[in-house]
Amino acid sequence: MSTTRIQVTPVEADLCCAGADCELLPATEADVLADVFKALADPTRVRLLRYLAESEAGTACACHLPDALGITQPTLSFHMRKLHDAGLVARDKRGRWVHWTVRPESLAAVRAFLDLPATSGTCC
Amino acid sequence: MSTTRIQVTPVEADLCCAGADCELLPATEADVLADVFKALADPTRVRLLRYLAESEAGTACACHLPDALGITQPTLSFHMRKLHDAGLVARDKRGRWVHWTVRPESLAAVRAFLDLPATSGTCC
DNA sequence: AGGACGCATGGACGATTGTCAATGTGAGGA
DNA sequence: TCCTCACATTGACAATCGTCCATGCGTCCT
Repeated sequence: MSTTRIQVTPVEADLCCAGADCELLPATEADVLADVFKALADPTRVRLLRYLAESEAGTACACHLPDALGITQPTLSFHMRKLHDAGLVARDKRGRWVHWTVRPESLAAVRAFLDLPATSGTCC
Repeated sequence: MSTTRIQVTPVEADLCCAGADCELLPATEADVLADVFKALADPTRVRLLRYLAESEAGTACACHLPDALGITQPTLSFHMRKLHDAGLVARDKRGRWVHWTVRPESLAAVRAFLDLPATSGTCC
């Protein structure tokens, strides 16, 4: 905090930093990306998302998933809520059951982030 | 746990599941993916990775990053260790300083995962 | 040799997470 | 109407995480 400066002080400009005065990603943007990654940062949710994506039209009900995943129904509900809050899936209540649909467009931001410039030098 | 069955019981085969008997991602594979996502599930680490990726040749020393990010040096060390443990960056000690390099190939698995089939139906 | 510097580690502490049992809610069927 | 079923929510608890201060370990310079 306080006087966040990115450049190294001219005094004592040692040979430590050979071209690393890039701009930092804004904190708000980093928060958004991290939130999506947080939603994916659990094996159960990874499997859930994959399961939905592999179902027909990316949609499936979750009735027998607790059994298959070895978790209880409240835990499944907890994970689906996480995915839903992150915008990764859409909820669609049909009668007594809930059907879930993957929202591929929600992954656009993180996918763009993972296409890191790396060795292309778009900054300095 | 115990008798993990994926198909719905033939008895009581209601109309709830319209084509969702897909195979689940193996737990070990899900763990690997989740570990990488865990490493990315923090705004500070997102910014760090982006910073490195945007530096020349994807390499930079981290000398003035604590200042720029508003964190202390031990905290930076903590985050770099997380990224390193996940295989996302390589450590390169040059004299007194440490230079970090993004390992783009380490993102291949997660990028492949994010290219979800969704609405292409490669399963059922 | 001795000090200064960059980085890693250990301990501590509050905040968050993942899990379950118990309970609430709302729609369908007898 | 009442019961059953699918799902959500609450409360509790252990585990993990992010952060800091203090300290340890190499490396460089004088």
